[in-house]
Formats: sequence, C-alpha cells, structure tokens
Amino acid sequence: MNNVTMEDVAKAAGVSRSHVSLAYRDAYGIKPDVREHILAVGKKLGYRPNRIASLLAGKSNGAIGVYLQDLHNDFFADIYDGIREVTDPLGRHLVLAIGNTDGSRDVQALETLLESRVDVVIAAGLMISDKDLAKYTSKVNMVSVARIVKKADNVYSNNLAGATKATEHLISLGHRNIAFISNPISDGYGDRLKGYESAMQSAGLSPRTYEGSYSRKEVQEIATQILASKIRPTAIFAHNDQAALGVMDAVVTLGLKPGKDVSVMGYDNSSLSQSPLAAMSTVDIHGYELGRLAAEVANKRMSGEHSKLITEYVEPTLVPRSTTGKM
Amino acid sequence: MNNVTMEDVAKAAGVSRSHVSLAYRDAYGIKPDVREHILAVGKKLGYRPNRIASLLAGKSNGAIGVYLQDLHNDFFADIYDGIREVTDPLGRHLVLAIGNTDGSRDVQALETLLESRVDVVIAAGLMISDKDLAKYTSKVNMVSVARIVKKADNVYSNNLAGATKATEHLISLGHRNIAFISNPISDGYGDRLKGYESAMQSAGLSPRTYEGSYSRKEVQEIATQILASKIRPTAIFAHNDQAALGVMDAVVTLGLKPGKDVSVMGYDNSSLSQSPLAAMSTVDIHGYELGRLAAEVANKRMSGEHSKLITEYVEPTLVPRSTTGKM
DNA sequence: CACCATTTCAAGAGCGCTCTTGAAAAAGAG
DNA sequence: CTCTTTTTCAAGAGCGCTCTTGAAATGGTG
Repeated sequence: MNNVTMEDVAKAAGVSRSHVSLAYRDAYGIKPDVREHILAVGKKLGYRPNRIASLLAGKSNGAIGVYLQDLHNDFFADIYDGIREVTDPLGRHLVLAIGNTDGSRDVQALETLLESRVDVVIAAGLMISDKDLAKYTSKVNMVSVARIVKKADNVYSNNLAGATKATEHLISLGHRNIAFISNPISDGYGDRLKGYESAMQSAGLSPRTYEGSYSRKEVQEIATQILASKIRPTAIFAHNDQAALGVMDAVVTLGLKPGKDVSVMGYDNSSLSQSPLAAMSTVDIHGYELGRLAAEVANKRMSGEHSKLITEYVEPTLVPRSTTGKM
Repeated sequence: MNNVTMEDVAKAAGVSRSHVSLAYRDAYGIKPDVREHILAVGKKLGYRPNRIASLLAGKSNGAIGVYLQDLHNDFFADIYDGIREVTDPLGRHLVLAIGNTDGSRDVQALETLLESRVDVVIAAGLMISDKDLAKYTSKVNMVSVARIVKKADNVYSNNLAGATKATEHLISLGHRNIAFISNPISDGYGDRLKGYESAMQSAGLSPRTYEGSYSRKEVQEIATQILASKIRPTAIFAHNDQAALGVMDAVVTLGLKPGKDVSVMGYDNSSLSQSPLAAMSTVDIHGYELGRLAAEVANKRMSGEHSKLITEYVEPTLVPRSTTGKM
C-alpha cells in the first residue's frame, strides 16, 4: 500500500508537517519556492495525501454525496454526467449511493452518505416520504433534483407545465382517450399528474389514471392490462421515460405500432428516449442541465456564499418524436 | 451533524471506550448483557460510528470498491445488481467509481478507490492497458469482471466461445457477408474478435472487421458508414450490446428492419437488449451472475481464506431474438 | 536603526476510532 | 483454598492529517 506519510515528506523536505499540509492545499502563507520544493519532494517519494485522515482531522474535505435512484434508468446517468461536468474540473470528490426503483434502499443510501461525512448531498430520484426526508435535510445540506423538497436547495423543472404541454400535445393530435400512468408515490412528484389532469379537464376530457411504477418491467405489465381494457386508450402518457419505455414494450409485444396504433408519451428526454430505436416523444427536462445546476448549487452551498435556500428552475420543452401521432 | 461520539457512549454506559468499540463490531471477549447494554445506550444517544475514524484507526473496514465503466451502459447496472445481491445482506460498504466510454477517467477512478482505502476493487469494464493496470494490481486486491487480468482474481466469461457461437449462428442463418465492429482497445478484450475471426475462417469466409467504440452514438455513425458501403454486409455483429444498439439505431434510421433487411447481433444480454423494444439477438454472458460471483470472490479475498488467485468461469449462451433472421 | 505590522514557519493538540497491552475478575484445577 | 488459566475489561498509544497558537523571520516606516 501507500505508506509514505506527510511526516516523511516533511523530514525529507526539511520543513514541518503542517507546512507540507499547507503546500498540498490551496495554501497561502507559504513561500512559492518552498511550496514548489515540498511538492517536488512529495512527488519523488510517491506521496499521496490520505483522504481518510484529512477527512477526520479537517472539518470538511469538499466531498459531494450523490444519490441516484436507479442505474438502469438512463435519465440518472444524464444527471450524473451533468454533475461531473462541473465537479471534474474542480477535482471534487464524489461519493455515490444508489437506490432502487421501489425506494427500499433510500434510507440506507442516505445513511451511507452521512457516514461518509459529505458536505452536501445531491439527491436525484429519492422516493422516501417528505417526512422521512426531513430527518436528513436537518442533518446535511441537500440539493434536490427534480423534486421540490423543503429545507433543501432545489433544482427543479416545472413538472406541472411540462405535463400540461405533453397532454395538450396529445389532445391536439386528436386523442380523447388518454391514459396516464402515474408515479407510485406522490410526495414531491405529484405535479406531473396534476398537469395531466388539468389539461384533460380544460379540454373537457376525463382523466384516466393508473398507478404506475419506476420499474420498466412492471409498467409493461400495467400497460398490457390497460391496452387490453374494453375501451382501449388511443394514447398513453407515462410519468417518466423509463415507464414509457415499459409502455413501448407492451405496445410492441402486442404487435402494435407506437405512434400509429397507440401513441406513447414519455417524460424526461433521457438519452434512451432520444435513440433512434426508441424515438420516443417526451418532455425534455434537461437532465444534464439539472445535474450541472445541482453541482453548481452544491458548490455555492459548500463555499458558504449563500445562506438562503436556492431554487433553480429549468423550463421543460416538448419533444415530439415518432411515438405520438394523429388519432 | 452527528456529534455523539464513542466516548460519550462509554461514559453513559459506564464502560471504557474500547469496550464500546468492541460492542459495535462482531466482538468476542465481551459479556453479552454488557454488549446489549452498550448498544442500548448508544441507540438512545443516537450514536452512529464514524466510518472515517474507524477507517483511519483500523487496518481495514471491509469496504469494496466498485469500478463501472459507464452509467449509460445497462450491462454494468446488471453487474452492479449482482454485486449488491451479495453485499447488501452482509452490510458491506461499497465505494463506487465511474469511468467513461473512452477510458480517460479510468486512472482517476482507480486513484479515488485507492484513496478510499478499500480492501478490494471489483472492476468492470476498465479500458486502461494491461501495463497501466499492473500498477494497481500490485497495490490493491482486484477482482476483474469479464476481462482477464494478470495478478488479479478473475470472474470471466469465455468470450472466445461466445463470439464463435454468435458468428456461427449468423452463418447458419445463411449470412456470408458478416461485419464485426470491434472493441477499440484490445488489452484483455480481444477474444470476441478472435472468436468471430476463427468462426469466419472455419466457414471459409473472410472477416470484415471495423474498429468500434463503447459509445452508442459513435457506433451508430460507424454502422451507418458500413451500411453505406458498396457491398453491404447482411449482418453486423458488435462487440457488445451497447454498440449493437448503436447499430440498431443506424439500421432503423436508414429505414431498414433489423432481422430482415440486416441482421444485428449483440453481446452481453444486457437488460436493454432483453426489452421487447430492442428484442436483440445477443450472447448472454450473465452479467448479474458475474457481479454476484465477483462479490463472492471479493469476500473470500477479504477474509483471507484464499491465497491463490481465483478464476471463476461463466459459460456464455446464445440468445437468438428477433434482430437476426434468415438471409 | 528602532519600532511595529506582516508574512512565514514549527510545534502540538486533537479528530474518533482501533488495537495492543496488561490488569482485574472469573473460572478451573489440584 | 491456593494456584493457574481463561475471560472480561481499562488504559493508552497511535492512524495521518488539520488547525490553532505563537515564535521567528521579513518588510515597511519615520
């Protein structure tokens, strides 16, 4: 292992340990040439600062915790890419924690992040209730992505407006019987449903909502049932792309053609929905951008610049592709 | 933050600090009732062991580092699921590091893992050269998934056999002009190409290999060019599913039908390839199982049971779906 | 060149835990 | 009941770093 310590470098360079410490951080109050010298000696000895020790001794080490709901959902990978765009150049350390589609790992994931003593947590796709979440927002700085959370910084996309646009798009194509597959939990994520409902009602149509899931396979089953119902909807709008892909799975399995026999509308504009193979109509909430903003907010929070909670908005845009067509 | 320390618990429970430490680990040499008492007091005070401090003080804390190449490639999510199946029940701590499709983040990711002082690294999809990799295998225990690495434990799928089967499958469907889109790097991953070449030669056919990529989009471009060539191949076999999906993107973008106009063969049997929407013919290398085995090997390595390097094999199986059809 | 402000450095006290050491208590043996 | 072995515990020395404190060197000023 790497056993050369700060002490070794100090001795070899003929300075004190604390000076080596300073040299390896931004460090003013140290002569440039001395600093150079220390760094050179450190390099020669193959010294690498021990993050563990520095974490323990210092009050902070500038690490950001990142919670991602699910590795199978491409949208979270987009967010992650956005985060890295800003953290990589800064050399920020990221600690990842992964949940799952039913939320049962959320608490453990957050605990892990706390144990790692990160300065701030960027959370994308948490499913635990607002109440449970409050326990964590009081313990650690949190930047919530795409879900409004109290006592946290928020990087948010206007889901109400986005879902309204999407529904109106379907209506404008002539669809009247539009089903919505909702999010299984409502806390913090209810706006997509609301947008759908309000657009339907404004058009004098009656909403037809089914409780969904975050799992593509589970949604496929749900969609299969919906498509088997006596009065088959002509369009299905799912609460996110992952779910919408499950709908697509159901549609093609039944031998139907998306955008022709049934229209399918997603939400997120994940990389996967963009691929020509899926070519799925969806609402772009700019996941990459959300991730980027979240990381910037996290930086601000760590630097202590802002005392007030920050909320950043990104406007969703409708992206019609080939899975929605005229009725 | 969480400021109740081991010292606090010790005082409140009327025992020594070291005894609290023992109580919170497996710990023998401590009376069961005392242990219960300590744990009860700790819970009441809201004590949570500080992983950072324990890491620094102890020689190991049983953490496993996990390197995954790319979050957009579903196959790595499968591996990760397999890993978690065995680590979750044990309460093992996982430290994640994510690379990217061109390998440029590999070194940084490995460094991060080393800095986190993990006991063993499970690496899936590393792209750095064997030579560079050797620097790390000498510093930390490594379990390599799906790539044979010297001085490391290996959880391996027989790529030579798998690629041979896949190619033979295409040949048996009547294809003669079969293109192969290879891995951009050869170190540790060359067997799929070899399997393809040998199967082609055995059948008296001449291989037609194109250098590929790990990026779906880049492969789409490559495939588009291939499909535009004067003598268009009737089948394209890609080094992995992610690449094969790029081929599919090219195929559908050109208005062709996979499995009819052009056959597309992938490799990995990632979740994505299994979805009805893709329904892609591929070779199942049992990613979930590979992940599971890797975690088990990692456990063995940590427990110090084995001194010799371990190699586990998983047999690949051909999974014909709808993207390969008769010529 | 005396004086004070400023910059550059060394020393040392922790951070919260683990692990070794050895003492005290309990158990077994004769 | 004494002596030995075993188990249960306390004390304390670190792990490798940061950060505060104050001393030494440096610079600026009249």
